[in-house]
Amino acid sequence: MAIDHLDGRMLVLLAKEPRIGVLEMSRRLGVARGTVQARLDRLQSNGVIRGFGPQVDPAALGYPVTAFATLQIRQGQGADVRAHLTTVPEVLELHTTTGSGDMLCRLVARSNADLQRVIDRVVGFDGIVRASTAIVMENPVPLRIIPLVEQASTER
Amino acid sequence: MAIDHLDGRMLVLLAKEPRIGVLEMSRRLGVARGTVQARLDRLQSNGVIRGFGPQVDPAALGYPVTAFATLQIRQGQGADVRAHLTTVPEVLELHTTTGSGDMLCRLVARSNADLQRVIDRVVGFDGIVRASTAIVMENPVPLRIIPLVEQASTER
DNA sequence: CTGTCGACTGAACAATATGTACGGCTGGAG
DNA sequence: CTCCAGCCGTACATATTGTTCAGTCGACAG
Repeated sequence: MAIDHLDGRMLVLLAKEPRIGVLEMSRRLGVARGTVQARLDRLQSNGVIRGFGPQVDPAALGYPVTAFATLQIRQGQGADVRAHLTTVPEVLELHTTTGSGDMLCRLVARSNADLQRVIDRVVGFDGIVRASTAIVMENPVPLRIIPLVEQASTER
Repeated sequence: MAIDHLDGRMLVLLAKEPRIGVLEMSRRLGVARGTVQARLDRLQSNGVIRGFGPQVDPAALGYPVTAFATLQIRQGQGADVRAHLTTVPEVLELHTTTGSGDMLCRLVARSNADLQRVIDRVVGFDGIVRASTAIVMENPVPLRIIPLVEQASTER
């Protein structure tokens, strides 16, 4: 669960050049191949590395509009709402947050007009009392983890 | 920019078993290796596949608390605020949204108490007028893209 | 001080995957 | 009808992987 400096360097290297192999990585880091292999296995079984899935850009798929919707849920309908939202492909992410039955979800749509359709589908469900939506204009900091990794592997 | 059914199957397969090789993938999909290779190259230069970076779990790194903060920015201070937030490792993501100078950011922290420190650091900056924070309790739908990929590759 | 333990190294091996190239086939566009 | 992009099957040299092993090192308990 705690990661050291070598772990950190491995993660940074993997983030920069994901298609790199274990052998090449060991050369860059100046350690033996077995070490890198063992560390990688450990990081994965630790859960620190959840996987290496492809990072797909919704915009390139034809969904250039992103929005965040805050949903107010009727008491006791949480489970149903979750099940409902899971079936909507445009719902990329869903969180339950503090506050009275609130959820926050990330949506994508083909256009601003299409966003209306998506929102209608999202809120067209009985347990949802109210929804307020904020459309994303810019994304100055795309989802990142490296700065955190560096902090976690250095401050030790 | 448009992806067909084979592209979709490749992405699904990659998401399920990311460490799979081009050869094994071609076997599973029943197509020639060269085809898979060419398609993968195309998807990457298209920008559909942004990369294969490791998906690191902040919780496993010692940051189990996630929160979303809505920031109200003073007119004209947007750029400064962005630069400021970029320097905070616990800020994993930042969006500017519709509304008067609003930003939405995703934060992580070591604990609820630590979240206070993070928020102080985030809002301890001149251009930020007000901040409201929602702590994430559950994450019923973790960031996903496969359903969207399937929709995009089928509806054609 | 000494023994044990976990982690790292360097090496080796067979098995497998990669990069790259070729000719041939086919369906759709012009 | 012809051209062409895209796919297939094949081939080859090279590189990487999975796996194992013995040896070294530092931390730590007795």
